Amino acid sequence: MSKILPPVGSDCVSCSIRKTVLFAGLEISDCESIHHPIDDIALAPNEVLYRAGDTARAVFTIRSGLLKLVQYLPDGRQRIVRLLRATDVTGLEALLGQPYQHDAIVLQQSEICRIPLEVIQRLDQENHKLRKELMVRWQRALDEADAWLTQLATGSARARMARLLLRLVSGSEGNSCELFGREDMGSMLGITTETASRIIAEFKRSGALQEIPGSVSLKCDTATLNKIAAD
Amino acid sequence: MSKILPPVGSDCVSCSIRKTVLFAGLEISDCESIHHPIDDIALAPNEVLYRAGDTARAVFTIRSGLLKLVQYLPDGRQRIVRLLRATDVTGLEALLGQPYQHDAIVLQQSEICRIPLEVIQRLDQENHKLRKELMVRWQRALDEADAWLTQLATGSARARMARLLLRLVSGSEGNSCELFGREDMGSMLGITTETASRIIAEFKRSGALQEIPGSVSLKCDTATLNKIAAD
DNA sequence: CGTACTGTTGAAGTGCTTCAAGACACGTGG
DNA sequence: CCACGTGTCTTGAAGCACTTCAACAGTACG
Repeated sequence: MSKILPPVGSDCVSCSIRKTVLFAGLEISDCESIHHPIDDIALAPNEVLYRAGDTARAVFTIRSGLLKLVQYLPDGRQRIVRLLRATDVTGLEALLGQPYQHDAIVLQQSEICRIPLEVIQRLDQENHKLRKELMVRWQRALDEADAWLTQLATGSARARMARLLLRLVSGSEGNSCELFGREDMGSMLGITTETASRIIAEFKRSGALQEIPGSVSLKCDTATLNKIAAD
Repeated sequence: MSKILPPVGSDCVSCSIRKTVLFAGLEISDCESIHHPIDDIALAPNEVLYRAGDTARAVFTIRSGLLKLVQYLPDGRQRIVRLLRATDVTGLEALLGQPYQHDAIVLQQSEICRIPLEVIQRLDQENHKLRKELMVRWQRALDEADAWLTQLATGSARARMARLLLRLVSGSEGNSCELFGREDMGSMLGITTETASRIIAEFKRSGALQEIPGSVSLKCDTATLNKIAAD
């Protein structure tokens, strides 16, 4: 179940990542005028942040962890259209009165800020910096969506997988990354779980991926992966 | 070459589609305060509206016609990430000072409004309705991008092609649509031109597509296409 | 200790690509 | 006006990448 940490009210003042997230540009004084509760939510893998079709009453900022945004085809098959990581914002459709467009499901233990619609609307009126920040987030989501299509839906399965891995290690230290289920990898790349499994196994054998003893993470040989990604 | 129609200044007042485009919600009095020239551009197939990397000084509204947004892979292959049709807006990255993210190239004879950055910024300060309208356009582009991935990059080539055709006829009267080059179809669906050609040919033979005598358009049997799209 | 779930691997089938050739429309110059 | 180039669409045949179906290993959990 979704576990809500000790209610923090407007603890945004002491938020360690405030400068990099949606409220970048806001002054401490602005934060103090937040009276609605901003919940800090901790979610474990497979837990659901929101479902497609839910009425959207809040926008979310990812503080840490990893989530997937999932859409479904008429026949019920799923397709993962984006990943969310630290500093990403999701649920912006809330600002337009639309229901959420995806299922947002946790892949790796996550910490998420839930920002009620009222807070955004109020801050938006009082402070013009938030508006710019919102546009930036919207555009970032759009750029991500386009990159996802070009990089992860084009070329051979091996190349797409290599690009996915490079994407996962980028921004993480030591070129290591924690993989997720083969089925999820499959629906990110539009391939079957078996093919995903075979490719990962092959990468391990060839040394492009290496197990780290005593860790769930894998070390990525980015040079090799880059060659494969070029296809 | 890009042909600029007789300069119209702020003829937005008499624009026939004003209510459905970016300036929906603006009053005639608002339009009168537009002093920068809003060019009305006519472009023929294969002409370029803008290129990826160009400094973005304007946002565009499509009045009629059809354009493609293209991104390129490191190896030079192209991928079409979205189509633009009447009432769509593109080039929103201009508002953030980013260069354009795609090549925007005309597929079918088009008429396009070029709205200089300064006009948007000025109207945005004077009139709050524009802000909402901008957010709506941003979200619409995002929804389009996600749908493109789920529908046109998932499943068999036949199913994807059927979904593309259904997309093209939706909104056009009489279930007819004008096709474009096989190569473009290929880079929309992530398949080769030969496969695109074979599938179209097969659709014609099976009756799912039918030539209209004396026209370049084709009639689509939506019932059949829907079955194929379900795959 | 059995059940359930995920990952791995094999073997057979098929759908798409690749390479190659021919058909057709278009414009250009002799 | 026809011959000729160029570009796009079509079609065939061969090869290969991915899927499908199936079996089995490993781990988690009651």
